[in-house]
Amino acid sequence: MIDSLDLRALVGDEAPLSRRPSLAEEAADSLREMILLEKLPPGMALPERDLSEILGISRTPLREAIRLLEIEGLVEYSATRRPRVADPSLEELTHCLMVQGALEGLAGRQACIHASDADLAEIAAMNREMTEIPEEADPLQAFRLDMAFHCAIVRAAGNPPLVETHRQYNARLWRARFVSSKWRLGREKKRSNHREIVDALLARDEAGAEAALRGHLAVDAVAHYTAAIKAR
Amino acid sequence: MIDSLDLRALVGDEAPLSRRPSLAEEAADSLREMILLEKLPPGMALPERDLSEILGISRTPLREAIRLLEIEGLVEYSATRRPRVADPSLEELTHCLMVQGALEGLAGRQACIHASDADLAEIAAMNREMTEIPEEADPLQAFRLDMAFHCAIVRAAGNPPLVETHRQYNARLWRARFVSSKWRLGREKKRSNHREIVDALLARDEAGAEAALRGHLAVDAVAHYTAAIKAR
DNA sequence: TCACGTAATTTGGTATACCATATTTGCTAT
DNA sequence: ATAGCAAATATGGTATACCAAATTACGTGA
Repeated sequence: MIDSLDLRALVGDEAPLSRRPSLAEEAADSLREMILLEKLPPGMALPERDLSEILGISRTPLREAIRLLEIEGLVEYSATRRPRVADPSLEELTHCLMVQGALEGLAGRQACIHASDADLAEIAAMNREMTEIPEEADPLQAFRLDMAFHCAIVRAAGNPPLVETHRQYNARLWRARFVSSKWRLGREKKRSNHREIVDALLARDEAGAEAALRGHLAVDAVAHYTAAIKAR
Repeated sequence: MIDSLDLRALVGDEAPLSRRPSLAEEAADSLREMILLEKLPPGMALPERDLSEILGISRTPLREAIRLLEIEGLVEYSATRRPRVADPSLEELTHCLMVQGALEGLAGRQACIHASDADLAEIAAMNREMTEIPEEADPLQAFRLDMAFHCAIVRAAGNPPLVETHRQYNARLWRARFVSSKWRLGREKKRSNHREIVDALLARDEAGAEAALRGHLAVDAVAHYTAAIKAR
């Protein structure tokens, strides 16, 4: 069930269509999946030779894959340049969340200005779909929709660099949000927050959209994550 | 004189001290300098073999250097994966400027909360130093100080990911700002804006600092840049 | 003269071998 | 038994060779 997750789509990759992905990109996809699903747990060393053998490629593209994941914040280098799976502290996640909040705030503001009515209608539809999910449904369903909802807003802002940077922070925060999505508590809070966002967007209320998108929705994600970490 | 610019420092690189840089990092430094000083003009192709021969290294570290510069936004890939010097459009620069504004706005807000009095004093001192520069002094002097001023504020926010992302956008906007710094017009406006920023920070006025840092200071940078581009 | 197709060449992607340094192992002397 | 040192090993960094795809050059035919 978990394996059916399209991690790459969730993270919001926007690769140019119709171009055979390089081995490095494929390797990055594989490693990303392994990391996010904790087959490669946080802190684990990532020796280039072993990984390249496991994935059946040479070190050259594997090294590039690791660099890609470093950009995404899923891999970090030790002081001696040995790569390992990133293990962000609660503090680090909070920092990322703040930046993400600022980015989404800007996105909301710009979306009010630049989004087409069709864009907004689609966003509203996504939110409606989320509210119609039964309480006991697959938590992943809600998770994917939530992810797509936020990405759609950012895209509606019509600012490609913003989309890209938002994507990077999404990747960094992915695990925390994934863990958090399993919590049932706070789902109601999120629901009302989403309505707030949609209302502001439809009203083209820049300040309202920015405020609604800024931070406060996801702060408990790190709390859930911390709890999950302590539990393991 | 121009060659005396420490580009790496200006971009705000925070490499871990005492570690011999790899050939890739050195190559990235060389290429960055060549790009920013337009020895490699925007749009120019960057064939791996030629560059590696010029720099006296093999293709492997050179490729990595190019990836590093791609992250910084100084290099972009064509549809067929051929790297070339980035040639951002006015629109693209505007988009980056908006993100940069949001980032600095967040930084201002957080600096009000987390900066030590010493941090703020240092920032205020930097600003004072800038105001004391004679009108006809080396424009580079003002440029470096302005850069350092903004970086110091972001650093004072105490959010490493924010610093890193801000650094990336700084690199992307470097050339535009560099060109813009030669304009004498608008220097007065910038000066008053800086005072506004410092006042808000010293008063720990979050909303004021955010507003002062947000965007409006640099919008004419792209205008200057556009003018310079048309002139060439 | 120009359009088109094919051969030659250029170029990025990948595999592999080698090097220097960091890490680990294991022995020795106290 | 343990601290310390040295040999062995593991690992990331770099150079080089080869491949497939893309680009360019060039010749041919309308």
